[in-house]
Amino acid sequence: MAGQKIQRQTGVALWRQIADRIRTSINHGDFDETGMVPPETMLALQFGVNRHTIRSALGALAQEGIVRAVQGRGTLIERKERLSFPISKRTRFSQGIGDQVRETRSVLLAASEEAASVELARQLKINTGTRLVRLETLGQADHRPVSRATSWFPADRFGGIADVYRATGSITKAFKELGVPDYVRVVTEITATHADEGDLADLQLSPGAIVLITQALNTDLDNVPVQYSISRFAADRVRFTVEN
Amino acid sequence: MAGQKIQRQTGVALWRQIADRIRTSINHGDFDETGMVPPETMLALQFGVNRHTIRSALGALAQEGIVRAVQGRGTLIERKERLSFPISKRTRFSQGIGDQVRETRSVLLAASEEAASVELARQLKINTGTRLVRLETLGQADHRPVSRATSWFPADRFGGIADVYRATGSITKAFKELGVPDYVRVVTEITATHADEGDLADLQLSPGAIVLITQALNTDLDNVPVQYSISRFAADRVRFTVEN
DNA sequence: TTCAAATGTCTATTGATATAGACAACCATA
DNA sequence: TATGGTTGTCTATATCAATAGACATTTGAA
Repeated sequence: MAGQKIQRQTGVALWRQIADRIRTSINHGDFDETGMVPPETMLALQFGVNRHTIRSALGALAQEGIVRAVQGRGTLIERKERLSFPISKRTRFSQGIGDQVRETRSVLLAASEEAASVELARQLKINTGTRLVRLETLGQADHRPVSRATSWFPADRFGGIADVYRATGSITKAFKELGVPDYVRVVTEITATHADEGDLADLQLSPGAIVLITQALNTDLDNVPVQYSISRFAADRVRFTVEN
Repeated sequence: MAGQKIQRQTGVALWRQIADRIRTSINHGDFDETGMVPPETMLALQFGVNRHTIRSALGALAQEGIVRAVQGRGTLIERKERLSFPISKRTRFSQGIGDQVRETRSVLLAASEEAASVELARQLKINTGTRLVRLETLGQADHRPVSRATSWFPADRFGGIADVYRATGSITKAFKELGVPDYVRVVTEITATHADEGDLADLQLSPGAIVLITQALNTDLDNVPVQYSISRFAADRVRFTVEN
């Protein structure tokens, strides 16, 4: 937590900037020796702000479940994590991070059918208006939400994928049941933005948080597009790893 | 710019949230038909805030050079960009985006020599304490800063790389002069965080902005690490594309 | 038990943020 | 030239964010 200065009068409250910086430091392992955040008075000195401002920042982190203040002792670090997601031909949600957490789960939030927009048709290399199955899913690791995704599948081949997915909790298994033994990721686009309302709710984020967004296309082994998906990850919980 | 609600009392001022959303909409091409942002009164209605708050947001975007308000006519869109960076074995700064801008340039900000830390030694597969050349560079596209990077090179092989880089303005050319005809990217890690003070200065960002961070390792054709670098990109100006 | 160190709570004050309303200035066009 | 639509400016008010200081409460260790 080096001496970078806090920015004033920029539309982002000092307590929020400081909360973000402390969260980053925690994830970086800066306080691993003690397992505690430095005392409020010391933080106030370091950041050059009033102790009350520090308390607002720590209060926000406590709300997130990252720290817990104990009167008389100090502020303990409760949780700290940043999962590493490998991005490769074989990118799947659960497999990549399986060795980093005890339990991964994928929940189906909603399923519907719709006609392909111009953009979706371009991505999936089909005609505009083709029927698509649309799935909204939530990825969890050890019961903490990590990502929310919207996926589209051509309805003619994968009309029943919602039910199969609901039963298996896995895209990979659902594909297998529907006659796609294997699939590969062709291209992944990565951007970042601030969390929107849906992110705040589904990913249990605090406003101002960052989400990493991936837009990915999967094809079967004959190079026929089978899935296009847009996923939003809580940026303070994940890291992407691109292996070439 | 769909009807996502603005978050109140979250430490992020409404005008900043709205500015970020409008900037995103502009980059997304939502206003390409008219080349103008909707009238202030309409935006105020859409976002459910006072017109003055909208004016603060547009003022911030005007400061960034993204829009320009003209009394009596409206608010014109001046600039709009999100460069696409391909990430692959052959990732290089200038080549990937060469067809998207008129001019790319890379500037050497600082050069120094230092001993390898434990982490750097692990990445570059050398012994801790080995001498390294450290370069701080700034990547520009059409005279606008896009990324800032810190790179480390083993000093025994690349002791003079700073001078060569200063002369050629290209890592690729510098490597060639120093006996590395070609190199490949082995692994890239991608994270996102809020801009720090250095980002604000070097990348001309406004506080609260997002930076995408890549940590990458390049090796020569014999799989010997030649360069480890940490780059920070202005998130609203770039998009990463991973081709598999 | 005593004390130092840490968090918890309270009051007061200042500046930034946001709302509300009114009107001026300017532009394009009918 | 008149008008509707737009940005520019001003005043006033309420709430949030940040500072300042004082003191209470709890904990762990001397």
